[in-house]
Amino acid sequence: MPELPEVQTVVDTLSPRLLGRTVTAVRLHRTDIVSPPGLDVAAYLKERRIDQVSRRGKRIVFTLDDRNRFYIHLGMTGQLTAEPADRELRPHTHLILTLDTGQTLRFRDPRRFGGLFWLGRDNPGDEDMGPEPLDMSPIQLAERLGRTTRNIKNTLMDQRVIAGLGNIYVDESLFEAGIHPLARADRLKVDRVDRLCREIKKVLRRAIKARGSTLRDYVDGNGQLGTAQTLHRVYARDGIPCVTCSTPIRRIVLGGRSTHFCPTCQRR
DNA sequence: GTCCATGTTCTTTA
DNA sequence: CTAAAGAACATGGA
Repeated sequence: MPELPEVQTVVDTLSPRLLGRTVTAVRLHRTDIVSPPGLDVAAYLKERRIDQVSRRGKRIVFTLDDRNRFYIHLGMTGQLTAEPADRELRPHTHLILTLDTGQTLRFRDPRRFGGLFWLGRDNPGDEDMGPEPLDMSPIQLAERLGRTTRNIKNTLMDQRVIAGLGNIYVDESLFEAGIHPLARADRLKVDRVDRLCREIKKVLRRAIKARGSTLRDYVDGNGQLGTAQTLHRVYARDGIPCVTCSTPIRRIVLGGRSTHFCPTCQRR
């Protein structure tokens, strides 16, 4: 589920519980969530202090006191939560870190599209990722979009172009900007790119304020549900009248993903 | 049984 | 090389 707003909310809720805490025990119930395969995470994490928890795109990046770093990706159904050690384990909990506070950090992910990815000390590990949408300038966005003839929907989904957007917030941003999902990325006029850049930020900020969208699985670091799904204007609303013009929202498939838009407000 | 799902990556085809 | 389409990964809900 998780896109930038959900991942940011997880980081914000976990940070106060994790920063400065030491990992006292590691339980890895499924080794296939770890990359590179076979890495002895317990050996690397035990007795290490967590110095930083941050977000890059959809990644939750941890920095340890020995300067080693790794990230958790939530995939489609991942949850990363802080819970008391004595709380019962839910099914599909693959990794449990016990902290010196008596709390545990738990990663569960039924579909296992997510996982733990080791970065090591030196390489930033994000050289093939696009800029952070909340920081990018319209010029930066225009430059990136100008390099591809693909449609704007699939281009914005590409993490190498911009890091952090996914299916929900691409559809919502395109609606707010009045851009048809099939418009060619490199043929958007300057004023349309400016508008798109602003609307992406607006959509993301609003969603962060609402603590992310819970469609099914998403919870924040405290296990709480998000409310941003109530703000959606097109996502998963096919057949429902558009909030601005009452035309039924349409659903098409692009790049194998459901794409929702208003045929009246988003003209080709 | 069917279809669909907030993600990523690889393969095939053009 | 580019891009589009499809499949794959694994699980569960409607």
